[in-house]
Amino acid sequence: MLAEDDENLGSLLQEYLQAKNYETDWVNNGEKAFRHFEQFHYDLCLLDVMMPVKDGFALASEIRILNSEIPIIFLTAKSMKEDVLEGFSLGADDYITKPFSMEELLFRIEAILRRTKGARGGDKNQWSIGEFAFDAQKQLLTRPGSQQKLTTKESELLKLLCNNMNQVLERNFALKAIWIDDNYFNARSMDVYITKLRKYLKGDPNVQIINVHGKGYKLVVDET
Amino acid sequence: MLAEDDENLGSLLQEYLQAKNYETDWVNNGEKAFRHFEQFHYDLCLLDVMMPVKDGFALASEIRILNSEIPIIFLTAKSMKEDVLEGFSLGADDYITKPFSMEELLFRIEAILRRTKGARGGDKNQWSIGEFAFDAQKQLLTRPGSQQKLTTKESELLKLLCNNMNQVLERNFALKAIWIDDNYFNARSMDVYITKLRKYLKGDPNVQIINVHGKGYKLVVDET
DNA sequence: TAAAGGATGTTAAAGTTTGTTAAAACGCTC
DNA sequence: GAGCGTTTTAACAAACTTTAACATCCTTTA
Repeated sequence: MLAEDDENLGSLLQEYLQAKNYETDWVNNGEKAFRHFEQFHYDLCLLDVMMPVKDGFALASEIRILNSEIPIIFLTAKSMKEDVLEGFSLGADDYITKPFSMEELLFRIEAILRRTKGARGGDKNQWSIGEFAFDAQKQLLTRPGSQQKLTTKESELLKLLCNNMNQVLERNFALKAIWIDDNYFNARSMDVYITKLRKYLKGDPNVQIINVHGKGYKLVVDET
Repeated sequence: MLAEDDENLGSLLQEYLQAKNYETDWVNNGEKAFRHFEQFHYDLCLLDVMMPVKDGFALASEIRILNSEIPIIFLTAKSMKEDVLEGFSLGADDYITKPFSMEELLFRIEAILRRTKGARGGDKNQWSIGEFAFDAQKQLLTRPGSQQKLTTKESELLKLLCNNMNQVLERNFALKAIWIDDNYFNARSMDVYITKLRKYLKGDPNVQIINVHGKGYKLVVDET
Protein backbone atom coordinates (compact mmCIF):
# COMPACT_ATOMS: atom_id res chain seq x y z
CA MET A 1 0.00 0.00 0.00
CA LEU A 2 1.29 3.38 -1.02
CA ALA A 3 0.00 6.47 0.80
CA GLU A 4 1.17 9.65 -0.90
CA ASP A 5 -0.71 12.88 -1.47
CA ASP A 6 1.50 14.24 -4.22
CA GLU A 7 -0.33 13.16 -7.36
CA ASN A 8 2.74 13.09 -9.56
CA LEU A 9 4.97 11.17 -7.22
CA GLY A 10 2.14 8.86 -6.26
CA SER A 11 1.27 7.73 -9.73
CA LEU A 12 4.91 7.53 -10.75
CA LEU A 13 5.73 5.27 -7.83
CA GLN A 14 2.68 3.12 -8.35
CA GLU A 15 3.54 2.67 -11.99
CA TYR A 16 7.17 1.83 -11.20
CA LEU A 17 6.31 -0.71 -8.52
CA GLN A 18 3.67 -2.35 -10.69
CA ALA A 19 6.26 -2.61 -13.45
CA LYS A 20 8.48 -4.44 -10.96
CA ASN A 21 5.68 -6.88 -10.25
CA TYR A 22 4.56 -5.45 -6.94
CA GLU A 23 0.81 -5.06 -6.92
CA THR A 24 0.32 -1.58 -5.53
CA ASP A 25 -2.73 0.27 -4.20
CA TRP A 26 -2.20 3.99 -4.12
CA VAL A 27 -4.25 6.25 -1.82
CA ASN A 28 -3.78 9.99 -1.47
CA ASN A 29 -4.48 10.68 2.17
CA GLY A 30 -4.03 9.13 5.57
CA GLU A 31 -7.71 8.63 6.29
CA LYS A 32 -8.32 6.67 3.10
CA ALA A 33 -5.14 4.75 3.72
CA PHE A 34 -6.35 3.57 7.07
CA ARG A 35 -9.70 2.40 5.65
CA HIS A 36 -7.88 0.55 2.91
CA PHE A 37 -5.61 -1.03 5.40
CA GLU A 38 -8.55 -2.29 7.43
CA GLN A 39 -10.29 -3.65 4.41
CA PHE A 40 -7.53 -5.23 2.35
CA HIS A 41 -4.47 -7.26 3.00
CA TYR A 42 -1.06 -5.79 2.33
CA ASP A 43 2.51 -7.01 2.62
CA LEU A 44 4.18 -3.64 3.15
CA CYS A 45 3.25 0.03 3.68
CA LEU A 46 4.92 3.01 2.06
CA LEU A 47 3.75 6.11 3.91
CA ASP A 48 4.35 9.75 3.18
CA VAL A 49 4.71 11.69 6.41
CA MET A 50 3.08 14.93 5.44
CA MET A 51 -0.39 14.13 4.21
CA PRO A 52 -3.73 15.87 4.57
CA VAL A 53 -6.44 14.63 6.94
CA LYS A 54 -4.12 12.24 8.73
CA ASP A 55 -0.35 12.41 8.67
CA GLY A 56 1.91 9.44 8.17
CA PHE A 57 3.02 9.15 11.77
CA ALA A 58 -0.54 9.07 13.07
CA LEU A 59 -1.45 6.58 10.37
CA ALA A 60 1.50 4.37 11.22
CA SER A 61 0.63 4.17 14.88
CA GLU A 62 -2.93 3.16 14.02
CA ILE A 63 -1.71 0.59 11.58
CA ARG A 64 0.60 -0.80 14.25
CA ILE A 65 -2.36 -1.37 16.51
CA LEU A 66 -4.06 -3.45 13.87
CA ASN A 67 -0.92 -5.22 12.83
CA SER A 68 2.32 -5.15 14.76
CA GLU A 69 4.25 -7.07 12.15
CA ILE A 70 3.71 -5.40 8.81
CA PRO A 71 6.75 -3.60 7.44
CA ILE A 72 6.43 0.19 7.25
CA ILE A 73 8.63 2.54 5.27
CA PHE A 74 8.33 6.30 5.62
CA LEU A 75 8.82 8.41 2.54
CA THR A 76 9.35 12.02 3.31
CA ALA A 77 10.92 15.35 2.61
CA LYS A 78 11.52 15.87 6.31
CA SER A 79 15.00 14.81 7.18
CA MET A 80 15.18 16.43 10.57
CA LYS A 81 16.65 14.17 13.15
CA GLU A 82 13.65 14.25 15.43
CA ASP A 83 11.35 13.19 12.65
CA VAL A 84 13.51 10.29 11.65
CA LEU A 85 13.68 9.16 15.24
CA GLU A 86 9.95 9.51 15.70
CA GLY A 87 9.44 7.41 12.61
CA PHE A 88 11.59 4.60 13.93
CA SER A 89 10.10 4.75 17.37
CA LEU A 90 6.72 4.09 15.75
CA GLY A 91 8.18 0.82 14.52
CA ALA A 92 9.26 1.87 11.05
CA ASP A 93 11.49 -0.47 9.12
CA ASP A 94 13.04 2.25 7.05
CA TYR A 95 12.88 5.98 6.61
CA ILE A 96 13.71 7.46 3.23
CA THR A 97 14.04 11.15 2.56
CA LYS A 98 13.03 12.75 -0.71
CA PRO A 99 14.41 13.05 -3.22
CA PHE A 100 15.37 9.40 -3.53
CA SER A 101 16.00 7.16 -6.51
CA MET A 102 13.26 4.69 -7.28
CA GLU A 103 15.82 1.96 -7.66
CA GLU A 104 17.08 2.57 -4.17
CA LEU A 105 13.54 2.46 -2.84
CA LEU A 106 13.04 -0.84 -4.62
CA PHE A 107 16.21 -2.29 -3.11
CA ARG A 108 15.19 -1.16 0.34
CA ILE A 109 11.77 -2.72 -0.11
CA GLU A 110 13.37 -5.96 -1.20
CA ALA A 111 15.85 -5.91 1.68
CA ILE A 112 12.93 -5.72 4.09
CA LEU A 113 10.75 -8.28 2.33
CA ARG A 114 13.71 -10.64 2.28
CA ARG A 115 13.59 -10.60 6.07
CA THR A 116 9.86 -10.98 6.36
CA LYS A 117 9.21 -13.50 3.64
CA GLY A 118 11.36 -15.73 1.56
CA ALA A 119 13.38 -13.99 -1.11
CA ARG A 120 11.57 -13.31 -4.35
CA GLY A 121 12.45 -15.71 -7.11
CA GLY A 122 15.29 -14.40 -9.18
CA ASP A 123 15.98 -15.98 -12.51
CA LYS A 124 14.29 -18.73 -14.32
CA ASN A 125 15.83 -22.14 -14.55
CA GLN A 126 13.22 -24.39 -16.02
CA TRP A 127 12.00 -24.45 -19.59
CA SER A 128 10.06 -26.63 -21.90
CA ILE A 129 11.76 -27.04 -25.25
CA GLY A 130 9.42 -28.80 -27.63
CA GLU A 131 8.85 -32.17 -26.03
CA PHE A 132 11.88 -31.76 -23.77
CA ALA A 133 11.95 -30.31 -20.28
CA PHE A 134 15.14 -28.61 -19.23
CA ASP A 135 16.13 -27.89 -15.64
CA ALA A 136 19.21 -25.69 -15.54
CA GLN A 137 19.56 -26.01 -11.80
CA LYS A 138 19.67 -29.80 -11.84
CA GLN A 139 21.41 -29.81 -15.21
CA LEU A 140 18.88 -32.25 -16.57
CA LEU A 141 17.29 -32.56 -19.98
CA THR A 142 14.26 -34.79 -19.78
CA ARG A 143 12.12 -36.44 -22.42
CA PRO A 144 8.94 -38.47 -21.98
CA GLY A 145 11.05 -41.56 -22.51
CA SER A 146 14.52 -40.83 -21.25
CA GLN A 147 16.68 -38.42 -19.34
CA GLN A 148 20.04 -36.84 -20.08
CA LYS A 149 22.42 -35.44 -17.51
CA LEU A 150 24.17 -32.33 -18.82
CA THR A 151 27.63 -31.11 -17.91
CA THR A 152 28.05 -27.63 -16.50
CA LYS A 153 29.06 -26.03 -19.77
CA GLU A 154 26.35 -27.80 -21.73
CA SER A 155 23.81 -26.61 -19.24
CA GLU A 156 25.04 -23.03 -19.13
CA LEU A 157 24.97 -22.78 -22.89
CA LEU A 158 21.51 -24.28 -23.21
CA LYS A 159 20.29 -21.93 -20.52
CA LEU A 160 21.55 -18.93 -22.46
CA LEU A 161 19.87 -20.25 -25.59
CA CYS A 162 16.63 -20.69 -23.69
CA ASN A 163 16.83 -17.18 -22.32
CA ASN A 164 16.93 -16.05 -25.93
CA MET A 165 14.55 -18.60 -27.36
CA ASN A 166 13.68 -17.86 -30.97
CA GLN A 167 16.13 -14.99 -30.88
CA VAL A 168 19.75 -14.82 -31.81
CA LEU A 169 22.22 -15.47 -29.02
CA GLU A 170 25.41 -13.70 -30.03
CA ARG A 171 28.61 -15.74 -29.99
CA ASN A 172 30.61 -13.10 -28.18
CA PHE A 173 27.98 -12.58 -25.58
CA ALA A 174 27.78 -16.27 -24.79
CA LEU A 175 31.55 -16.60 -24.75
CA LYS A 176 32.02 -13.77 -22.33
CA ALA A 177 29.16 -15.02 -20.17
CA ILE A 178 30.33 -18.63 -19.96
CA TRP A 179 34.00 -18.72 -20.90
CA ILE A 180 34.85 -15.23 -19.64
CA ASP A 181 37.42 -14.80 -22.39
CA ASP A 182 36.27 -14.82 -26.02
CA ASN A 183 39.43 -15.97 -27.76
CA TYR A 184 39.72 -18.29 -30.74
CA PHE A 185 40.05 -21.53 -28.78
CA ASN A 186 37.12 -20.85 -26.53
CA ALA A 187 35.08 -20.06 -29.61
CA ARG A 188 35.97 -23.44 -31.06
CA SER A 189 35.14 -25.06 -27.77
CA MET A 190 31.73 -23.49 -27.93
CA ASP A 191 31.22 -24.95 -31.39
CA VAL A 192 31.87 -28.36 -29.94
CA TYR A 193 29.21 -27.79 -27.33
CA ILE A 194 26.70 -26.66 -29.90
CA THR A 195 27.25 -29.98 -31.66
CA LYS A 196 26.66 -31.82 -28.40
CA LEU A 197 23.46 -29.94 -27.66
CA ARG A 198 22.19 -30.62 -31.17
CA LYS A 199 22.81 -34.29 -30.61
CA TYR A 200 20.81 -34.26 -27.38
CA LEU A 201 17.95 -32.35 -29.00
CA LYS A 202 17.78 -34.22 -32.27
CA GLY A 203 14.92 -36.44 -31.11
CA ASP A 204 12.36 -33.69 -31.69
CA PRO A 205 12.32 -32.28 -35.24
CA ASN A 206 10.49 -29.18 -33.99
CA VAL A 207 13.53 -28.15 -31.97
CA GLN A 208 16.60 -26.82 -33.72
CA ILE A 209 19.70 -24.83 -32.97
CA ILE A 210 20.24 -22.70 -36.04
CA ASN A 211 23.47 -20.92 -36.82
CA VAL A 212 23.24 -17.28 -37.85
CA HIS A 213 26.42 -16.85 -39.78
CA GLY A 214 28.84 -14.41 -38.22
CA LYS A 215 26.43 -13.59 -35.40
CA GLY A 216 25.61 -16.57 -33.28
CA TYR A 217 22.95 -19.19 -32.67
CA LYS A 218 19.20 -19.30 -32.37
CA LEU A 219 17.21 -21.95 -30.54
CA VAL A 220 14.10 -22.35 -32.63
CA VAL A 221 11.11 -24.19 -31.25
CA ASP A 222 8.17 -24.78 -33.52
CA GLU A 223 4.96 -24.88 -31.48
CA THR A 224 2.14 -26.63 -33.25
CA MET B 1 30.88 -6.59 14.61
CA LEU B 2 31.97 -3.13 13.61
CA ALA B 3 34.50 -2.76 10.77
CA GLU B 4 35.68 0.83 10.50
CA ASP B 5 39.15 2.12 9.73
CA ASP B 6 38.64 5.64 11.06
CA GLU B 7 40.02 5.41 14.60
CA ASN B 8 37.89 8.21 15.97
CA LEU B 9 34.60 7.13 14.50
CA GLY B 10 35.34 3.51 15.29
CA SER B 11 35.96 3.96 18.97
CA LEU B 12 33.13 6.44 19.29
CA LEU B 13 30.67 4.03 17.76
CA GLN B 14 31.92 1.11 19.78
CA GLU B 15 31.57 3.10 22.96
CA TYR B 16 28.09 4.27 22.05
CA LEU B 17 26.84 0.81 21.13
CA GLN B 18 28.36 -0.73 24.24
CA ALA B 19 26.58 1.93 26.27
CA LYS B 20 23.35 0.82 24.64
CA ASN B 21 24.05 -2.74 25.69
CA TYR B 22 25.20 -4.07 22.36
CA GLU B 23 28.41 -6.00 22.82
CA THR B 24 30.62 -4.70 20.01
CA ASP B 25 33.88 -5.93 18.53
CA TRP B 26 35.62 -3.24 16.53
CA VAL B 27 38.18 -4.10 13.84
CA ASN B 28 39.93 -1.58 11.65
CA ASN B 29 40.29 -3.33 8.30
CA GLY B 30 38.45 -5.74 6.08
CA GLU B 31 40.94 -8.56 6.32
CA LYS B 32 40.84 -8.63 10.10
CA ALA B 33 37.09 -8.33 9.98
CA PHE B 34 36.80 -11.47 7.91
CA ARG B 35 39.00 -13.45 10.26
CA HIS B 36 36.99 -12.24 13.22
CA PHE B 37 33.80 -13.18 11.48
CA GLU B 38 35.05 -16.70 10.88
CA GLN B 39 36.19 -17.08 14.42
CA PHE B 40 33.47 -15.48 16.49
CA HIS B 41 29.74 -15.34 16.41
CA TYR B 42 27.96 -12.09 15.65
CA ASP B 43 24.37 -10.95 15.37
CA LEU B 44 24.90 -8.06 12.96
CA CYS B 45 27.66 -6.48 10.87
CA LEU B 46 28.34 -2.77 10.51
CA LEU B 47 30.76 -2.34 7.64
CA ASP B 48 32.51 0.74 6.40
CA VAL B 49 32.80 0.63 2.61
CA MET B 50 36.15 2.27 2.16
CA MET B 51 38.66 0.33 4.21
CA PRO B 52 42.25 -0.66 3.64
CA VAL B 53 43.27 -4.21 2.68
CA LYS B 54 39.74 -5.33 1.84
CA ASP B 55 36.85 -2.98 1.20
CA GLY B 56 33.43 -3.34 2.71
CA PHE B 57 31.75 -4.65 -0.43
CA ALA B 58 34.30 -7.41 -0.92
CA LEU B 59 34.05 -8.24 2.76
CA ALA B 60 30.27 -8.37 2.63
CA SER B 61 30.20 -10.79 -0.25
CA GLU B 62 32.57 -13.14 1.55
CA ILE B 63 30.55 -12.88 4.72
CA ARG B 64 27.43 -13.72 2.74
CA ILE B 65 29.01 -16.96 1.58
CA LEU B 66 29.70 -18.00 5.14
CA ASN B 67 26.36 -16.81 6.39
CA SER B 68 23.50 -15.86 4.13
CA GLU B 69 21.31 -14.69 6.97
CA ILE B 70 23.26 -12.25 9.07
CA PRO B 71 22.12 -8.61 8.81
CA ILE B 72 24.61 -6.26 7.17
CA ILE B 73 24.56 -2.47 7.35
CA PHE B 74 26.94 -0.37 5.29
CA LEU B 75 28.29 2.80 6.84
CA THR B 76 29.83 5.09 4.33
CA ALA B 77 30.63 8.51 3.04
CA LYS B 78 29.85 7.36 -0.48
CA SER B 79 26.31 8.27 -1.34
CA MET B 80 26.51 7.79 -5.07
CA LYS B 81 23.57 5.92 -6.42
CA GLU B 82 25.64 3.12 -7.92
CA ASP B 83 27.32 2.43 -4.60
CA VAL B 84 24.07 2.30 -2.72
CA LEU B 85 22.67 -0.11 -5.28
CA GLU B 86 25.78 -2.26 -5.18
CA GLY B 87 25.47 -2.43 -1.42
CA PHE B 88 21.90 -3.62 -1.57
CA SER B 89 22.58 -6.10 -4.32
CA LEU B 90 25.14 -7.73 -2.02
CA GLY B 91 22.29 -8.37 0.35
CA ALA B 92 22.66 -5.37 2.61
CA ASP B 93 19.86 -4.62 5.02
CA ASP B 94 20.56 -0.91 5.19
CA TYR B 95 22.96 1.60 3.80
CA ILE B 96 23.71 4.71 5.84
CA THR B 97 25.71 7.64 4.56
CA LYS B 98 28.01 9.67 6.76
CA PRO B 99 27.48 11.89 8.54
CA PHE B 100 24.66 10.22 10.40
CA SER B 101 23.34 10.56 13.89
CA MET B 102 24.22 7.77 16.25
CA GLU B 103 20.66 7.68 17.43
CA GLU B 104 19.44 7.09 13.93
CA LEU B 105 21.95 4.31 13.48
CA LEU B 106 20.73 2.74 16.69
CA PHE B 107 17.14 2.91 15.53
CA ARG B 108 18.01 1.38 12.21
CA ILE B 109 19.88 -1.43 13.93
CA GLU B 110 16.90 -2.08 16.15
CA ALA B 111 14.50 -2.01 13.23
CA ILE B 112 16.51 -4.74 11.57
CA LEU B 113 17.05 -6.84 14.68
CA ARG B 114 13.31 -6.71 15.32
CA ARG B 115 12.83 -8.52 12.01
CA THR B 116 15.57 -11.06 12.51
CA LYS B 117 15.29 -11.80 16.20
CA GLY B 118 13.32 -14.95 15.35
CA ALA B 119 16.44 -16.60 13.99
CA ARG B 120 18.22 -15.12 17.00
CA GLY B 121 21.80 -14.43 16.18
CA GLY B 122 21.42 -14.59 12.46
CA ASP B 123 23.97 -17.37 12.29
CA LYS B 124 21.84 -20.17 11.09
CA ASN B 125 22.77 -23.67 12.04
CA GLN B 126 19.73 -25.68 11.20
CA TRP B 127 18.44 -26.49 7.77
CA SER B 128 16.01 -28.76 6.11
CA ILE B 129 17.54 -30.42 3.08
CA GLY B 130 14.82 -32.25 1.23
CA GLU B 131 13.63 -34.85 3.70
CA PHE B 132 16.74 -34.46 5.84
CA ALA B 133 17.22 -32.14 8.77
CA PHE B 134 20.72 -30.88 9.39
CA ASP B 135 21.92 -29.37 12.64
CA ALA B 136 25.37 -27.89 12.23
CA GLN B 137 25.71 -27.22 15.92
CA LYS B 138 25.08 -30.79 16.93
CA GLN B 139 26.68 -32.11 13.75
CA LEU B 140 23.68 -34.27 13.11
CA LEU B 141 21.97 -35.23 9.88
CA THR B 142 18.56 -36.65 10.58
CA ARG B 143 16.05 -38.51 8.46
CA PRO B 144 12.54 -39.68 9.34
CA GLY B 145 14.00 -43.15 9.73
CA SER B 146 17.56 -42.76 10.85
CA GLN B 147 20.21 -40.40 12.08
CA GLN B 148 23.80 -39.78 11.10
CA LYS B 149 26.50 -38.23 13.22
CA LEU B 150 28.82 -36.03 11.17
CA THR B 151 32.47 -35.32 11.80
CA THR B 152 33.63 -31.72 12.15
CA LYS B 153 34.85 -31.37 8.61
CA GLU B 154 31.79 -33.05 7.16
CA SER B 155 29.60 -30.69 9.09
CA GLU B 156 31.54 -27.55 8.21
CA LEU B 157 31.42 -28.40 4.55
CA LEU B 158 27.73 -29.21 4.57
CA LYS B 159 27.08 -25.98 6.42
CA LEU B 160 28.85 -23.97 3.74
CA LEU B 161 26.87 -25.77 1.08
CA CYS B 162 23.65 -25.01 2.92
CA ASN B 163 24.53 -21.34 3.22
CA ASN B 164 24.80 -21.33 -0.54
CA MET B 165 21.95 -23.65 -1.29
CA ASN B 166 21.17 -23.81 -5.00
CA GLN B 167 24.16 -21.62 -5.69
CA VAL B 168 27.73 -22.48 -6.50
CA LEU B 169 30.08 -22.72 -3.56
CA GLU B 170 33.54 -22.07 -4.94
CA ARG B 171 36.22 -24.65 -4.19
CA ASN B 172 38.80 -22.08 -3.21
CA PHE B 173 36.49 -20.26 -0.91
CA ALA B 174 35.47 -23.41 0.91
CA LEU B 175 39.09 -24.50 1.17
CA LYS B 176 40.20 -21.23 2.66
CA ALA B 177 37.25 -21.15 5.02
CA ILE B 178 37.62 -24.73 6.29
CA TRP B 179 41.16 -25.84 5.55
CA ILE B 180 42.74 -22.36 5.70
CA ASP B 181 45.24 -23.32 3.02
CA ASP B 182 43.99 -24.17 -0.47
CA ASN B 183 46.79 -26.40 -1.69
CA TYR B 184 46.51 -29.47 -3.85
CA PHE B 185 46.22 -32.00 -1.04
CA ASN B 186 43.57 -30.11 0.86
CA ALA B 187 41.64 -29.88 -2.37
CA ARG B 188 41.78 -33.65 -2.74
CA SER B 189 40.76 -34.01 0.86
CA MET B 190 37.73 -31.90 0.16
CA ASP B 191 36.82 -34.17 -2.75
CA VAL B 192 36.83 -37.07 -0.37
CA TYR B 193 34.42 -35.24 1.89
CA ILE B 194 32.12 -34.43 -0.98
CA THR B 195 31.92 -38.14 -1.68
CA LYS B 196 31.05 -38.79 1.95
CA LEU B 197 28.34 -36.17 2.00
CA ARG B 198 26.87 -37.54 -1.20
CA LYS B 199 26.72 -40.95 0.40
CA TYR B 200 24.84 -39.58 3.40
CA LEU B 201 22.42 -37.67 1.22
CA LYS B 202 21.79 -40.31 -1.40
CA GLY B 203 18.54 -41.47 0.19
CA ASP B 204 16.58 -38.54 -1.23
CA PRO B 205 16.73 -38.18 -5.03
CA ASN B 206 15.61 -34.56 -4.75
CA VAL B 207 18.85 -33.67 -3.00
CA GLN B 208 22.07 -33.54 -4.98
CA ILE B 209 25.54 -32.13 -4.71
CA ILE B 210 26.39 -31.16 -8.25
CA ASN B 211 29.92 -30.39 -9.38
CA VAL B 212 30.45 -27.26 -11.44
CA HIS B 213 33.59 -28.13 -13.31
CA GLY B 214 36.51 -25.89 -12.44
CA LYS B 215 34.43 -23.80 -10.07
CA GLY B 216 33.03 -25.71 -7.16
CA TYR B 217 29.91 -27.45 -5.90
CA LYS B 218 26.22 -26.72 -5.76
CA LEU B 219 23.77 -28.22 -3.29
CA VAL B 220 20.56 -28.52 -5.26
CA VAL B 221 17.31 -29.23 -3.48
CA ASP B 222 14.20 -29.72 -5.53
CA GLU B 223 11.12 -28.59 -3.61
CA THR B 224 7.94 -30.03 -4.97
C1' DT C 1 29.25 -18.13 -61.09
C1' DA C 2 33.40 -20.09 -59.47
C1' DA C 3 37.30 -19.56 -56.54
C1' DA C 4 39.02 -18.04 -52.18
C1' DG C 5 38.84 -17.28 -47.45
C1' DG C 6 36.62 -17.34 -43.35
C1' DA C 7 33.16 -19.45 -40.32
C1' DT C 8 31.04 -23.53 -38.63
C1' DG C 9 30.33 -28.85 -38.10
C1' DT C 10 32.07 -33.03 -36.43
C1' DT C 11 34.87 -36.38 -34.38
C1' DA C 12 38.56 -37.98 -31.68
C1' DA C 13 42.63 -37.35 -28.77
C1' DA C 14 44.93 -35.11 -25.11
C1' DG C 15 44.94 -32.85 -20.82
C1' DT C 16 42.82 -31.61 -16.68
C1' DT C 17 39.53 -32.06 -12.97
C1' DT C 18 36.76 -34.82 -10.15
C1' DG C 19 34.96 -39.51 -8.07
C1' DT C 20 35.87 -43.30 -5.27
C1' DT C 21 38.04 -46.48 -2.37
C1' DA C 22 41.40 -47.92 0.74
C1' DA C 23 45.45 -47.44 3.31
C1' DA C 24 48.35 -44.46 6.07
C1' DA C 25 48.88 -40.78 9.33
C1' DC C 26 47.16 -38.12 12.96
C1' DG C 27 45.24 -36.92 17.46
C1' DC C 28 42.83 -38.04 21.38
C1' DT C 29 41.54 -40.99 25.44
C1' DC C 30 42.30 -44.47 28.48
C1' DG D 1 51.42 -46.97 23.81
C1' DA D 2 46.99 -49.37 22.39
C1' DG D 3 42.63 -48.40 20.61
C1' DC D 4 39.52 -45.61 18.18
C1' DG D 5 37.56 -42.08 15.44
C1' DT D 6 38.99 -38.56 12.20
C1' DT D 7 41.63 -36.62 8.51
C1' DT D 8 44.98 -36.88 4.88
C1' DT D 9 47.49 -39.23 1.28
C1' DA D 10 47.68 -42.39 -2.46
C1' DA D 11 46.22 -44.73 -6.45
C1' DC D 12 43.31 -45.63 -9.99
C1' DA D 13 38.84 -44.73 -12.53
C1' DA D 14 35.63 -41.81 -14.64
C1' DA D 15 34.01 -37.46 -16.32
C1' DC D 16 34.66 -32.98 -18.34
C1' DT D 17 36.83 -29.51 -21.22
C1' DT D 18 39.97 -28.09 -24.56
C1' DT D 19 42.79 -28.78 -28.54
C1' DA D 20 43.58 -30.62 -32.97
C1' DA D 21 42.51 -32.12 -37.46
C1' DC D 22 39.79 -32.34 -41.24
C1' DA D 23 35.20 -31.67 -43.56
C1' DT D 24 31.63 -28.67 -44.96
C1' DC D 25 29.08 -24.48 -45.44
C1' DC D 26 28.58 -19.53 -46.21
C1' DT D 27 29.89 -15.06 -47.97
C1' DT D 28 32.54 -12.21 -50.77
C1' DT D 29 34.49 -10.86 -54.88
C1' DA D 30 36.65 -11.14 -59.30
